Amino acid sequence: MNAVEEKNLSRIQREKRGKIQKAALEVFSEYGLRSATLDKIATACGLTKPNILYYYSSKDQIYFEVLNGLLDEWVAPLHEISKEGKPIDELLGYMKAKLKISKQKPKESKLFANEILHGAPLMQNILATSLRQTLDEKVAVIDHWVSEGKLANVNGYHLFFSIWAMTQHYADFDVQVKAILDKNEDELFQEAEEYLTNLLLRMLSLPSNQNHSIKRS
Amino acid sequence: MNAVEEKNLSRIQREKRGKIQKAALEVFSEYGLRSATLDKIATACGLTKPNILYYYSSKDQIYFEVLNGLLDEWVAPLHEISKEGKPIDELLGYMKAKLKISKQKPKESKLFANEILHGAPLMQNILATSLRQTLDEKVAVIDHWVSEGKLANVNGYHLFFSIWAMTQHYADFDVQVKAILDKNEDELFQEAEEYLTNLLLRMLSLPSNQNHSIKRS
DNA sequence: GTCTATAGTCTGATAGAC
DNA sequence: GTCTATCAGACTATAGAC
Repeated sequence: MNAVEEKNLSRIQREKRGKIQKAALEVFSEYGLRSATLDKIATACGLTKPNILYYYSSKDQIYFEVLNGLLDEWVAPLHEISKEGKPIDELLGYMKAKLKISKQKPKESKLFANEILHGAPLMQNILATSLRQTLDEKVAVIDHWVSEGKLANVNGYHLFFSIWAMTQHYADFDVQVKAILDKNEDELFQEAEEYLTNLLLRMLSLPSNQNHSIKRS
Repeated sequence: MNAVEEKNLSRIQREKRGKIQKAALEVFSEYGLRSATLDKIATACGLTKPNILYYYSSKDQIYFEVLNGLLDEWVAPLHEISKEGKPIDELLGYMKAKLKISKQKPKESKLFANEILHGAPLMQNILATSLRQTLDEKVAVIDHWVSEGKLANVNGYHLFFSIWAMTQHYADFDVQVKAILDKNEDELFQEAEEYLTNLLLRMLSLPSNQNHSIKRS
């Protein structure tokens, strides 16, 4: 459903669709596309199964719309990285934005993780075109910063991979994290932010004028 | 099935069970527990559905045994970290071992990722006891190294989380990585190893006797 | 031990009353 | 628009022949 079609819906239709999408996010993120059932979604939003299928033509379509509806929001922090800003501040800001999303939107994170883990049948195209293009641009910015001596020499692509991996880990694998560290969420994410800030600072700061005594393997 | 029961099986039984487990790993890692079907496993190992259920009492049991059978192997690299070794070498070795596993056993990695992503119904107990205990010990080693001034001050738990996240990312989210970087596997993992080696060196090396000009937020 | 046939269950989707 | 009832297909698991 595109923006124009969306506009032509009545108020009640938009409300119901919103309810369904919200419930669907809960259920899909917990169970995945296949193990999620229309019954579970129906219970979660207080509608009946046929009623859901009055608003959406199939289960797959609900899944597709939920995923698609979150995509822009998901990639948004990447666009915020500005060539004009201070390199390390920009990248620290990006990490913090991603970590905040992991804390506040763990379900969305799990939904994407599950999709990619199973081969991204619905998103592969977007990954290889839109996301890739955006990332290419941002890596070019990083390369530029490196060439100007404003940032330690670093592989931009792998830098983004590692920021994604480390920040999303706290949402996607929260069960494991919490099984090992029994802290409350606030403490946990506070620690994570301190750790990751320190890590990026050490990773990205120029060695200034001193020797770093870095051993090469 | 424990080790004693395993021994009492005939040769043909062990062979068939092995075949089934191998096929099950393929199917479960690709589809997850629920979307995997006995038919897919049957096709993958060239047996019939009832024949599989002659060797295993249920689909769930196959899944459980596959997961359980891989557990020891999965945690093994952690045990290799030795208090007696050189701190940075030990931790670099651990990262490299994990990265190698991501390259060579992506299916196993995805199987675990999927299990934890969906709440680790079969593993939560092990995570909170056995894995946690092992990790506590290794974090104590890291704290010891830090207190002796052999390692930069670092939160041991988050260090392990980040090593897991970054190394497993290349297996679990390979679709995304490959959509962005179209390199062959060897190049990709070579790059990843260089990047992660550099990252850990900067993260863990002592600043020696020079100022590091690290900004605190 | 292995197979064919099938029972029994779950679930996505539809028909049709209101 | 919404509901009850129900169909059709997929899937796990079992029965029983060989």
